[in-house]
Amino acid sequence: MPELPEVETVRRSLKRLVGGKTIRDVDVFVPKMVRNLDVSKFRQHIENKTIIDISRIGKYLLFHLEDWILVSHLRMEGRYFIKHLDEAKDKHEHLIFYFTDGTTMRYHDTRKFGTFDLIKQENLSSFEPVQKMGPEPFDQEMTVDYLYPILKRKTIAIKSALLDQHIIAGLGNIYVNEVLFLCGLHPETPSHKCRKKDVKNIIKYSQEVLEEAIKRGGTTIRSYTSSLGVTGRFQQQLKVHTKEVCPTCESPIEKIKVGGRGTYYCKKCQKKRY
DNA sequence: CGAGCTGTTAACAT
DNA sequence: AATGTTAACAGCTC
Repeated sequence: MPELPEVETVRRSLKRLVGGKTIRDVDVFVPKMVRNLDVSKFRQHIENKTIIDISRIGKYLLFHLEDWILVSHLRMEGRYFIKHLDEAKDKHEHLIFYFTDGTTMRYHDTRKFGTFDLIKQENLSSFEPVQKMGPEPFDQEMTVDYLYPILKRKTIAIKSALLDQHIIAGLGNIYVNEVLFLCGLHPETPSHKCRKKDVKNIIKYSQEVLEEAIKRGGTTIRSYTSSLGVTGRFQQQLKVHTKEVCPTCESPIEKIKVGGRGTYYCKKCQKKRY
Protein backbone atom coordinates (compact mmCIF):
# COMPACT_ATOMS: atom_id res chain seq x y z
CA MET A 1 0.00 0.00 0.00
CA PRO A 2 1.90 2.62 1.58
CA GLU A 3 2.72 6.17 0.79
CA LEU A 4 1.98 8.81 3.43
CA PRO A 5 -1.84 8.76 3.09
CA GLU A 6 -1.99 4.97 3.35
CA VAL A 7 0.27 4.93 6.42
CA GLU A 8 -1.83 7.67 7.99
CA THR A 9 -4.99 5.69 7.30
CA VAL A 10 -3.48 2.59 8.89
CA ARG A 11 -2.34 4.67 11.87
CA ARG A 12 -5.83 5.98 12.50
CA SER A 13 -7.42 2.55 12.21
CA LEU A 14 -4.83 0.87 14.42
CA LYS A 15 -5.06 3.56 17.05
CA ARG A 16 -8.78 2.96 17.32
CA LEU A 17 -8.42 -0.84 17.24
CA VAL A 18 -5.40 -1.53 19.46
CA GLY A 19 -4.64 1.72 21.28
CA GLY A 20 -4.51 1.02 25.02
CA LYS A 21 -4.06 -2.73 24.60
CA THR A 22 -1.26 -4.55 26.37
CA ILE A 23 1.07 -6.87 24.45
CA ARG A 24 1.50 -10.16 26.27
CA ASP A 25 4.00 -11.57 23.78
CA VAL A 26 5.22 -11.31 20.21
CA ASP A 27 6.26 -14.00 17.74
CA VAL A 28 8.77 -13.10 15.05
CA PHE A 29 8.77 -15.59 12.20
CA VAL A 30 11.22 -13.68 9.99
CA PRO A 31 14.03 -12.51 12.29
CA LYS A 32 15.77 -10.31 9.76
CA MET A 33 12.78 -8.00 9.55
CA VAL A 34 13.83 -6.78 12.99
CA ARG A 35 16.77 -4.62 12.03
CA ASN A 36 18.34 -3.19 15.14
CA LEU A 37 18.01 -5.86 17.83
CA ASP A 38 18.26 -9.59 18.40
CA VAL A 39 14.84 -11.14 18.33
CA SER A 40 15.26 -12.28 21.94
CA LYS A 41 15.89 -8.71 23.13
CA PHE A 42 13.11 -7.44 20.90
CA ARG A 43 10.61 -9.83 22.48
CA GLN A 44 11.85 -9.18 25.96
CA HIS A 45 11.42 -5.39 25.71
CA ILE A 46 7.98 -5.56 24.11
CA GLU A 47 6.53 -8.10 26.53
CA ASN A 48 3.91 -6.62 28.87
CA LYS A 49 4.05 -3.17 27.29
CA THR A 50 0.92 -1.13 26.64
CA ILE A 51 0.36 0.71 23.36
CA ILE A 52 0.14 4.26 24.66
CA ASP A 53 -0.15 5.93 21.25
CA ILE A 54 0.45 5.36 17.55
CA SER A 55 2.01 8.15 15.52
CA ARG A 56 3.58 8.59 12.10
CA ILE A 57 6.65 10.29 10.67
CA GLY A 58 6.75 10.31 6.88
CA LYS A 59 5.97 6.72 5.89
CA TYR A 60 7.07 5.31 9.25
CA LEU A 61 4.51 4.07 11.75
CA LEU A 62 5.44 4.50 15.42
CA PHE A 63 3.92 2.39 18.20
CA HIS A 64 4.61 4.10 21.53
CA LEU A 65 5.13 1.34 24.08
CA GLU A 66 5.67 3.19 27.33
CA ASP A 67 9.43 3.98 27.29
CA TRP A 68 10.07 2.21 23.94
CA ILE A 69 8.98 2.99 20.40
CA LEU A 70 8.38 0.27 17.84
CA VAL A 71 9.15 1.77 14.44
CA SER A 72 7.43 -0.04 11.56
CA HIS A 73 7.96 0.55 7.85
CA LEU A 74 5.54 -1.16 5.48
CA ARG A 75 7.74 -0.78 2.36
CA MET A 76 5.84 -2.18 -0.61
CA GLU A 77 3.22 -4.51 0.74
CA GLY A 78 3.14 -4.46 4.53
CA ARG A 79 -0.30 -4.63 6.14
CA TYR A 80 -1.76 -5.15 9.58
CA PHE A 81 -4.68 -7.34 10.49
CA ILE A 82 -6.44 -7.78 13.81
CA LYS A 83 -7.55 -11.35 14.44
CA HIS A 84 -8.60 -13.55 17.30
CA LEU A 85 -5.92 -15.66 18.95
CA ASP A 86 -7.40 -18.88 17.57
CA GLU A 87 -7.23 -17.98 13.92
CA ALA A 88 -4.69 -19.95 11.91
CA LYS A 89 -1.52 -18.18 10.85
CA ASP A 90 -1.49 -17.04 7.25
CA LYS A 91 1.59 -17.88 5.19
CA HIS A 92 2.56 -14.21 4.94
CA GLU A 93 2.05 -13.21 8.57
CA HIS A 94 5.60 -12.59 9.80
CA LEU A 95 5.06 -10.99 13.20
CA ILE A 96 2.19 -11.69 15.57
CA PHE A 97 1.55 -9.53 18.62
CA TYR A 98 -0.59 -11.23 21.28
CA PHE A 99 -2.68 -8.92 23.43
CA THR A 100 -3.83 -9.72 26.94
CA ASP A 101 -7.48 -9.63 25.82
CA GLY A 102 -7.20 -12.63 23.46
CA THR A 103 -6.86 -10.63 20.24
CA THR A 104 -3.77 -10.40 18.06
CA MET A 105 -2.23 -7.89 15.67
CA ARG A 106 -0.54 -9.55 12.68
CA TYR A 107 1.99 -8.04 10.31
CA HIS A 108 1.41 -9.38 6.82
CA ASP A 109 3.93 -8.80 4.02
CA THR A 110 4.15 -11.03 0.94
CA ARG A 111 7.53 -9.67 -0.13
CA LYS A 112 9.12 -9.40 3.33
CA PHE A 113 10.53 -5.93 2.58
CA GLY A 114 9.04 -4.33 5.69
CA THR A 115 11.25 -3.43 8.65
CA PHE A 116 10.98 -3.09 12.43
CA ASP A 117 13.23 -1.17 14.79
CA LEU A 118 12.71 -0.99 18.53
CA ILE A 119 14.23 2.11 20.05
CA LYS A 120 14.22 3.90 23.37
CA GLN A 121 11.86 6.84 23.34
CA GLU A 122 14.64 9.29 24.16
CA ASN A 123 16.60 8.12 21.12
CA LEU A 124 13.88 8.89 18.59
CA SER A 125 15.41 12.14 17.38
CA SER A 126 18.78 10.47 16.82
CA PHE A 127 17.26 7.44 15.06
CA GLU A 128 18.80 7.74 11.62
CA PRO A 129 15.84 7.31 9.29
CA VAL A 130 13.92 9.95 11.22
CA GLN A 131 16.88 12.26 11.66
CA LYS A 132 17.70 12.26 7.95
CA MET A 133 14.14 12.62 6.75
CA GLY A 134 13.09 15.84 5.09
CA PRO A 135 9.96 17.73 6.16
CA GLU A 136 6.51 16.61 5.06
CA PRO A 137 4.56 18.87 2.72
CA PHE A 138 2.41 20.05 5.65
CA ASP A 139 5.30 20.96 7.92
CA GLN A 140 6.08 24.59 8.67
CA GLU A 141 9.63 24.12 7.39
CA MET A 142 8.36 23.06 3.98
CA THR A 143 8.67 26.39 2.23
CA VAL A 144 9.99 27.64 -1.10
CA ASP A 145 13.00 28.97 0.82
CA TYR A 146 13.74 25.43 2.01
CA LEU A 147 12.99 23.44 -1.13
CA TYR A 148 14.10 25.70 -3.97
CA PRO A 149 17.83 25.79 -3.06
CA ILE A 150 17.91 22.00 -2.68
CA LEU A 151 16.32 21.38 -6.07
CA LYS A 152 18.53 24.09 -7.55
CA ARG A 153 21.76 22.20 -6.83
CA LYS A 154 20.65 18.86 -8.24
CA THR A 155 20.66 17.62 -11.82
CA ILE A 156 18.50 14.55 -11.28
CA ALA A 157 14.95 14.28 -12.66
CA ILE A 158 12.45 16.26 -10.60
CA LYS A 159 10.48 13.06 -10.11
CA SER A 160 13.47 11.33 -8.50
CA ALA A 161 14.11 14.34 -6.28
CA LEU A 162 10.53 14.33 -5.00
CA LEU A 163 10.70 10.60 -4.28
CA ASP A 164 13.80 11.18 -2.14
CA GLN A 165 12.53 11.12 1.44
CA HIS A 166 15.58 13.07 2.60
CA ILE A 167 14.32 16.04 0.58
CA ILE A 168 10.57 15.76 1.08
CA ALA A 169 8.85 13.05 3.11
CA GLY A 170 5.69 11.24 2.23
CA LEU A 171 5.41 11.14 -1.55
CA GLY A 172 5.70 7.80 -3.34
CA ASN A 173 5.36 6.78 -6.95
CA ILE A 174 1.61 7.29 -7.31
CA TYR A 175 1.34 10.70 -5.67
CA VAL A 176 4.49 12.05 -7.35
CA ASN A 177 2.97 11.25 -10.72
CA GLU A 178 -0.18 13.08 -9.68
CA VAL A 179 1.64 16.09 -8.23
CA LEU A 180 3.79 16.57 -11.34
CA PHE A 181 0.70 16.43 -13.54
CA LEU A 182 -1.00 19.13 -11.46
CA CYS A 183 2.18 21.23 -11.65
CA GLY A 184 2.44 20.80 -15.43
CA LEU A 185 6.00 19.56 -14.98
CA HIS A 186 7.53 16.82 -17.11
CA PRO A 187 8.83 14.12 -14.73
CA GLU A 188 12.29 14.16 -16.37
CA THR A 189 12.74 17.90 -15.94
CA PRO A 190 16.16 18.35 -14.34
CA SER A 191 15.54 19.38 -10.76
CA HIS A 192 17.60 22.57 -11.07
CA LYS A 193 15.42 23.83 -13.93
CA CYS A 194 12.47 24.27 -11.58
CA ARG A 195 11.63 27.91 -11.00
CA LYS A 196 10.37 29.32 -7.72
CA LYS A 197 6.88 29.28 -9.13
CA ASP A 198 7.18 25.54 -9.87
CA VAL A 199 8.46 24.87 -6.36
CA LYS A 200 5.53 26.80 -4.94
CA ASN A 201 3.20 24.61 -6.98
CA ILE A 202 4.99 21.43 -5.92
CA ILE A 203 4.40 22.29 -2.27
CA LYS A 204 0.83 23.37 -2.83
CA TYR A 205 -0.20 20.34 -4.86
CA SER A 206 1.66 17.89 -2.62
CA GLN A 207 -0.41 19.20 0.27
CA GLU A 208 -3.63 19.06 -1.72
CA VAL A 209 -3.09 15.58 -3.12
CA LEU A 210 -1.99 14.06 0.19
CA GLU A 211 -4.79 15.74 2.11
CA GLU A 212 -7.41 14.58 -0.34
CA ALA A 213 -5.96 11.06 -0.37
CA ILE A 214 -6.04 10.88 3.44
CA LYS A 215 -9.67 12.01 3.36
CA ARG A 216 -10.47 9.09 1.07
CA GLY A 217 -8.51 6.50 3.02
CA GLY A 218 -5.60 6.32 0.55
CA THR A 219 -5.30 4.55 -2.77
CA THR A 220 -5.88 0.84 -3.34
CA ILE A 221 -4.45 -0.36 -6.63
CA ARG A 222 -2.79 -3.72 -6.47
CA SER A 223 -3.96 -4.99 -3.11
CA TYR A 224 -7.07 -7.03 -3.63
CA THR A 225 -7.72 -7.63 0.04
CA SER A 226 -8.04 -4.66 2.32
CA SER A 227 -6.15 -4.61 5.59
CA LEU A 228 -8.08 -3.63 8.70
CA GLY A 229 -11.15 -3.23 6.53
CA VAL A 230 -9.45 -0.29 4.89
CA THR A 231 -10.01 -0.01 1.17
CA GLY A 232 -8.80 3.31 -0.18
CA ARG A 233 -10.95 5.27 -2.58
CA PHE A 234 -8.44 7.79 -3.92
CA GLN A 235 -7.88 5.70 -7.05
CA GLN A 236 -11.13 7.25 -8.30
CA GLN A 237 -9.43 10.67 -8.16
CA LEU A 238 -6.23 9.73 -9.99
CA LYS A 239 -5.62 11.93 -13.01
CA VAL A 240 -2.61 10.28 -14.66
CA HIS A 241 -1.33 7.31 -12.66
CA THR A 242 -2.45 4.14 -14.53
CA LYS A 243 -4.58 6.32 -16.83
CA GLU A 244 -4.70 6.25 -20.61
CA VAL A 245 -6.26 9.59 -21.48
CA CYS A 246 -5.46 13.05 -20.10
CA PRO A 247 -8.46 14.43 -18.20
CA THR A 248 -7.55 17.96 -19.34
CA CYS A 249 -6.74 17.66 -23.04
CA GLU A 250 -7.67 14.08 -23.88
CA SER A 251 -4.22 13.30 -25.30
CA PRO A 252 -3.01 9.78 -24.64
CA ILE A 253 -1.04 9.43 -21.39
CA GLU A 254 2.58 8.44 -21.88
CA LYS A 255 4.16 5.70 -19.82
CA ILE A 256 7.93 5.77 -19.37
CA LYS A 257 10.53 4.80 -16.75
CA VAL A 258 12.18 7.42 -14.59
CA GLY A 259 14.75 6.13 -12.13
CA GLY A 260 13.38 2.66 -12.77
CA ARG A 261 9.86 3.58 -11.67
CA GLY A 262 6.74 3.46 -13.83
CA THR A 263 5.91 7.03 -14.74
CA TYR A 264 2.70 8.39 -16.25
CA TYR A 265 2.41 11.87 -17.72
CA CYS A 266 0.66 13.89 -20.40
CA LYS A 267 3.03 14.91 -23.19
CA LYS A 268 0.96 17.98 -23.98
CA CYS A 269 0.23 19.26 -20.47
CA GLN A 270 3.67 18.38 -19.04
CA LYS A 271 6.08 19.72 -21.63
CA LYS A 272 9.75 18.87 -21.44
CA ARG A 273 11.87 21.89 -20.59
CA TYR A 274 15.13 22.51 -22.38
C1' DC B 1 7.78 -21.85 -19.17
C1' DG B 2 10.46 -17.26 -18.58
C1' DA B 3 10.61 -12.22 -18.48
C1' DG B 4 8.99 -8.19 -16.77
C1' DC B 5 6.09 -5.69 -13.71
C1' DT B 6 4.62 -3.92 -8.79
C1' DG B 7 2.97 1.17 -3.60
C1' DT B 8 10.25 1.36 -1.02
C1' DT B 9 14.65 1.88 0.64
C1' DA B 10 19.50 1.41 1.09
C1' DA B 11 23.77 -0.71 -0.26
C1' DC B 12 26.80 -0.58 -3.81
C1' DA B 13 29.41 0.88 -8.08
C1' DT B 14 30.89 4.45 -10.86
C1' DA C 1 29.81 14.00 -3.51
C1' DA C 2 26.28 12.89 -6.56
C1' DT C 3 23.93 9.80 -9.35
C1' DG C 4 22.47 5.43 -11.38
C1' DT C 5 21.77 0.43 -10.58
C1' DT C 6 20.64 -3.50 -8.01
C1' DA C 7 19.03 -6.38 -4.37
C1' DA C 8 15.86 -7.66 -0.74
C1' DC C 9 11.15 -11.06 -2.10
C1' DA C 10 6.73 -13.01 -3.91
C1' DG C 11 3.12 -13.16 -7.00
C1' DC C 12 0.73 -11.67 -11.02
C1' DT C 13 0.44 -10.84 -16.23
C1' DC C 14 1.80 -11.61 -20.80
